[in-house]
Amino acid sequence: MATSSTEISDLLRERILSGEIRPGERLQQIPLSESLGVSRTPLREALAILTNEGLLIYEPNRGYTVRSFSLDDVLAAFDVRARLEALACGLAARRGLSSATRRVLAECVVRGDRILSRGTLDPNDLGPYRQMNVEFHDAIIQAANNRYVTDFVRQCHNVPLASDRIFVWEDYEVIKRSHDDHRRIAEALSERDGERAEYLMREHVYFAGQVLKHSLDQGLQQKRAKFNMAAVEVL
Amino acid sequence: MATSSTEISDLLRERILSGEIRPGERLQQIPLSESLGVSRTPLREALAILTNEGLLIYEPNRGYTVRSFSLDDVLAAFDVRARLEALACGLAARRGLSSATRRVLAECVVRGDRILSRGTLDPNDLGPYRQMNVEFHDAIIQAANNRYVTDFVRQCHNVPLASDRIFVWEDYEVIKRSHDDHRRIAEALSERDGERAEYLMREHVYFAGQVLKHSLDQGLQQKRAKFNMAAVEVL
DNA sequence: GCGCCAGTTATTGGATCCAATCCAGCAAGC
DNA sequence: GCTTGCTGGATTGGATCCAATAACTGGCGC
Repeated sequence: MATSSTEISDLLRERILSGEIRPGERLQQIPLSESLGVSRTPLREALAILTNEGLLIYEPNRGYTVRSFSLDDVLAAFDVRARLEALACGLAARRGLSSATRRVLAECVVRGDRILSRGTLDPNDLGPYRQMNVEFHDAIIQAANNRYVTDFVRQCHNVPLASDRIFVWEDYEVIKRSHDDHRRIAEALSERDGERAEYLMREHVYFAGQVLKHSLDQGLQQKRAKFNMAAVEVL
Repeated sequence: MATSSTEISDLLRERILSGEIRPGERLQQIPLSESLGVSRTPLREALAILTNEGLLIYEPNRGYTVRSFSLDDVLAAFDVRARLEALACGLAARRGLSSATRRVLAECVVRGDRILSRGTLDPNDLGPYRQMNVEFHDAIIQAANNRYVTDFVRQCHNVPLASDRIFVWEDYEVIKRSHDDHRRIAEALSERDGERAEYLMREHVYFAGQVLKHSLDQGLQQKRAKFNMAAVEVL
């Protein structure tokens, strides 16, 4: 059971991003505090934090509601992530990779290769691929050692949908292209070619955003159901 | 007198950024709430927000202290701002400037020209120049219409020092170069040359960071005293 | 029948209260 | 003399209480 305000905000954030708590939903303090088993005081601190993060909307004397994200919001986050993760590549290349980071990246490439080696994609493969993807990006961001990059990229994932970086890429070709990007990025980084790594990463993330956009443009309804995109309001 | 939690956090943020409350200082809830004329409950919400923003450090059962920023932290913020404001230029160029934005930028150029026309710089000119500088950058960021850019750039200014974008540039040549950048950026934007505007803005902000770095490297003590850089811990 | 007004209820906002934790100072033992 | 353990004070953390504001319902008038 959550007790401190940060634990409460972490829990609520998760529920919002997962779609368990839906956009537009009102968060009433008393019922919520009872269901969480805490009093209103720490809950209110948590709500203030989430509002500050942009996940909730606050109106004085009217309370908190879950914010709705438009497709434009989501794409805006991808634009920013593309630049920030590119910067991360540049910084990481300039600093030089630690052997640990180098190892993680190499491992990620191998894991991806293995998953994609059959030439088709099982639904069961999505989870492991997703995990690998997260580790790959996180390793680079960590290597950049820039507090603001780390923070802001995390905040970019505080948009429903973006938190699961891959789950609209059910297409084998799309994932393959993405993984090829990874390979090239890892290569450029280990050669300390910051410029190239930057360029590749920027396009890599931007591409993901475009795929998402097109996925949503066509066949919206099915995907909503399939991937529980409850938390995204598409205009 | 501040009453709501956001007003309290705004007030405290200002005091921290201005150096009135110094880094490392402990913020005790009871004395602080008394001096602010509010009770501890809204104050605690405000402290939670500021902690989430990275301005305070929180340790359970030990309370809140003002975070110390290293020179590296400040430079990290400049790196990020350089990329984000460059992105803003790209987005603004793609969208096309509104006539209002165009007018603001043109006006900023004229105001800067006037300030710099004498070939020297009065201490009295710093205030107006600073104001103009802020308006210039804000106009572009607004024109970009990307929620995350807006938010994150603001957060980048939540680093003591960076909140006053100019005040180490007491040098005429430095300000002149900066203003020439502005002119070229405005030009590129009105021609919808996003690429060029991006490049120029990135270098413009990066340059500011470098100037700051060098200013601090040499003659640190005097500047600390002169500009009340209390809130920055330089390592 | 529809809309406006008033009283009631529910919810938020701020203050206070009590328990739990931490820190400082002191004392006793090694 | 130094370290270690205890105790009292202070501070934080969570719960509760009361006031203020807003939404809701019912009644009244048009």
